[in-house]
Amino acid sequence: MTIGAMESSRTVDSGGGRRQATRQKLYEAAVTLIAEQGFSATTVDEIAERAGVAKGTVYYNFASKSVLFEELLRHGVGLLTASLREAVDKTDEEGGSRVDALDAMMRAGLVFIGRYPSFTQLYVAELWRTNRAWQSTLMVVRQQAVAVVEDVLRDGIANGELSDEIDTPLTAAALVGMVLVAALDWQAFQPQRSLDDVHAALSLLLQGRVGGDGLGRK
Amino acid sequence: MTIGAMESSRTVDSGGGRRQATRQKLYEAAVTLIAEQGFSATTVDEIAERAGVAKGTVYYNFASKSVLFEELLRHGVGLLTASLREAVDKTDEEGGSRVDALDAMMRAGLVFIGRYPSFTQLYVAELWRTNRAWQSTLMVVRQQAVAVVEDVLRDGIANGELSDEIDTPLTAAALVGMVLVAALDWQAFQPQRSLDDVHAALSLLLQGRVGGDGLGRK
DNA sequence: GTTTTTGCACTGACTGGTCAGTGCAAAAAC
DNA sequence: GTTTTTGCACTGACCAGTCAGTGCAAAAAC
Repeated sequence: MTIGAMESSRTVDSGGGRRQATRQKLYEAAVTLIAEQGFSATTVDEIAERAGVAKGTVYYNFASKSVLFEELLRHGVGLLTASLREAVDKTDEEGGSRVDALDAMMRAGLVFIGRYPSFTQLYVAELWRTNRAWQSTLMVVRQQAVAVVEDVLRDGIANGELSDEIDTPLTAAALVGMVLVAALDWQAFQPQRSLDDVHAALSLLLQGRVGGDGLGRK
Repeated sequence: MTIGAMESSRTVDSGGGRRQATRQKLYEAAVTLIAEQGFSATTVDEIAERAGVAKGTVYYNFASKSVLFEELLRHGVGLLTASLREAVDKTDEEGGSRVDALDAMMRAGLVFIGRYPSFTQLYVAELWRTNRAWQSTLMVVRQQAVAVVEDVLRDGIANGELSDEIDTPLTAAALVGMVLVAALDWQAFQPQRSLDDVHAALSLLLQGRVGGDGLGRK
């Protein structure tokens, strides 16, 4: 469970030294604990203990428990969007279609969730809550991720590859949901399945080859 | 937000009088509060207050806060599965195809979520958590709902209407996720859209008419 | 038909424990 | 010598769950 092993996050860190390493340890400890138990049920003492750090250090590095959590969210979604965009770019280089790009994004999503299941869990659990301190952070962060999918859909409609009947924002949300829930279910209830199995099932749905007559395109 | 107006719960009540009415009030108070804030962040005092009842009454009616929550979950998922099954049955009466049945279930899902958004929120937020007291309750309850979808998929494959390439459990999970997330997103971020809009977008995806050439069946 | 008892539903003050956050001096790392 | 971390005692708010007691209607006893 390494929520961000990268040393180069645009805004956040800079001077990657001891401080940054401590923050990283705290992120990792917090993400699993909060995914398992929820934000309120997770104590700062627990987080500090799992990170192998004194409680005071938590407060030396973060203003409060919720700030720690908010930064964790931003951090994680940054990784996700980067990974989605990378998938799109790679498809573009290879001259793939827009459906190929969507397919590649689904796979990238699955890989991400496979790597950071706790983060995904926690994201889903908090996203649709209202009345919470970090509501606005989540809105921004959600929009970032969904926007990548919306862009690809819009491109596809523009170049005629996708039907102009498509409702971009709703379809994007549905696609994200499909991947998110299928992946979480895979992890939680059918962990013996391979990533390829899950990807194949989602691909089939995306490409409309669910009907038995094989009418859908390939 | 009437989570269950029935007077005949097998084990629980009998003599549906004052007691049952109180429980109902507590369900309704708890479901919204927990959806907004999460289980741990919601206090029993808050629930009691919103239900217009003394704290002691909560404990007179439920063994503990978690038991209240568990019964709430069972209650809600009961309503959902009933509604899904009803949609399937109605399709059967009208001699609809299996894809029609899936489509009808999606709509039923959307209607349910539109009626009980808080319940849905809370369900999604808790489903993939691990290490929680009500884990097993959730597993059972999830299986009930997903099973309805799986049944329809299996029927469709058996009668050749759906491709036998389909992976039943994974596809069922993906479909449920699609509806769940699209609906929650609709409620939370695009509430101005109509149920028909959302349903149309999901239908398009289900029937594989996303590609611009209209190859998919209708 | 009046008094007493019983059982149910509910009440709200109280308790024992928990937890976010603080303060600070000393040590370690840089 | 400055920054970061440690260890630990402390505080005050908050909260799940308890319990002695109330209100009331129907039954039992007289």
